[in-house]
Amino acid sequence: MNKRTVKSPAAKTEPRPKLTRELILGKALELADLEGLQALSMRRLAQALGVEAMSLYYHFANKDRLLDGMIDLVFAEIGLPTEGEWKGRIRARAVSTQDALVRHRWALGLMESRTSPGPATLYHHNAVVECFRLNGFSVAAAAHAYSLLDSYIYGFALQQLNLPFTTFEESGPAADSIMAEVAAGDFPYLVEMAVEHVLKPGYDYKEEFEIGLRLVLEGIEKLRDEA
Amino acid sequence: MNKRTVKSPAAKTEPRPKLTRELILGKALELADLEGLQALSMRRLAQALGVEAMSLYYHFANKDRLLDGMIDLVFAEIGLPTEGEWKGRIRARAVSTQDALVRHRWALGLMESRTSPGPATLYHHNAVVECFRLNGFSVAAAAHAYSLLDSYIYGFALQQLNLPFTTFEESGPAADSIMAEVAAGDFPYLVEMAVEHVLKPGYDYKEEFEIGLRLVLEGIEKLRDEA
DNA sequence: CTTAATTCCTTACACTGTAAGGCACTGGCA
DNA sequence: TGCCAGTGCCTTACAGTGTAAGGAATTAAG
Repeated sequence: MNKRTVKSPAAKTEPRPKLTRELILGKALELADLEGLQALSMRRLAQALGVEAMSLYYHFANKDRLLDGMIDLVFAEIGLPTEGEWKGRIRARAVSTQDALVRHRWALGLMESRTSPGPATLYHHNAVVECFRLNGFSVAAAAHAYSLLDSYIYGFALQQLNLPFTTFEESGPAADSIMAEVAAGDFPYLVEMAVEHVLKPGYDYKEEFEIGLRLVLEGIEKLRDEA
Repeated sequence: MNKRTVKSPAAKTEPRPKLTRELILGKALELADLEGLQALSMRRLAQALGVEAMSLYYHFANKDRLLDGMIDLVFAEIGLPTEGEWKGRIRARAVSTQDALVRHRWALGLMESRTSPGPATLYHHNAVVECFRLNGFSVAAAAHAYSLLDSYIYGFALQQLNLPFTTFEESGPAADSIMAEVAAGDFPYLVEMAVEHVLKPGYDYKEEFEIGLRLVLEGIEKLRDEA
């Protein structure tokens, strides 16, 4: 009945590795990265692990807890350099975070529904605040700085990931009427910007990110010195 | 058979208003505002409109198109003042956007999966870019300014909406072990900030938002004058 | 009156998360 | 050795999801 049950003691044909939280989370990340969040159903994930769906519920109370774990894994990937002056470290963390959010496109969408941060998440946030506090920021200034910095990072990722810039073939019935309006010159400034800037060959998100990041860091510095 | 079918010509007991795109979208906003996005199923929405689920599909090709329409409605709510100097107008738009995102908590989560902007969305973006372009911003500077500004706005909303600061009663099994770590002093800087800043009575999101917004606007101005 | 379009509904299907409970195996204790 | 509780995985079942296919009623036009 049970596929892996082997009555004879010597039969070790399928020594399937025991299911663990880490193993499940790893496959979950992989699946979400490859096929998107909507493809990550419990049955699908279980299948990818060679197991039945309900087996996952032994390791996670429900799907939300699994998603929580995935987010925590993402935070664990983000490194905070421990050497150098604070501005360089904070900048490096910002870039590292941005990278992680692009690597795992689904993560941003998840964050906006998770309410219980995991240990890696807390560790990460704590380390950033520590960096501020040990470099002349008051509690209030550190809070404002962190708020501004992460707002920029997440907001930038949000916009980058959602731009309809895959191709122009997603021409639903609504898209047609929109293209008509565009052609009619209803949005001249948008068109100008799209043509002369965003769509230009050589446009690079990383570069765009750095431009804003520089200004944010300057603002943060001002925040510290004003206080 | 049909509830609203009235054979006798004079019987006008239930003159149910004809279903329209606008009527459906309005109820959808209402339902999402009141009970959250996850409560917005096609059947539930139809029921709220006194109609069967499949009737909605005459007006919207699928649920995604309906969701598209909902965020376009949100953008339509955001006003861009047409008078005053550019900084004040941009600031007012930022606050107005922030308000809309808080009023419709579900909107941010939706944006991160929509790829086809509606007419109101395009009109809105076009107006903002126009404001930059008519006030001394080059195309590139306007693009950078807009990127920085909206990144901040959306990112701030993302963080504000997701903070686990409803209450402390959401004590799942994971939360317990976390509270233990917190009590053990594993995250001293986080605790410090929580106690001395965020949890202090009088902490106001609007105020926090304005602090970062000021710095962002200063950065944007610098962006213009550097070019 | 006939016909065609518009608008809504019925039924059905594949898929979702997960509650309830069962079966096989492991280790500890008698 | 026999027993027994715990561990890890599975089967079955259920209510809810989006929506394809097609039908029925109302309205408009010829």
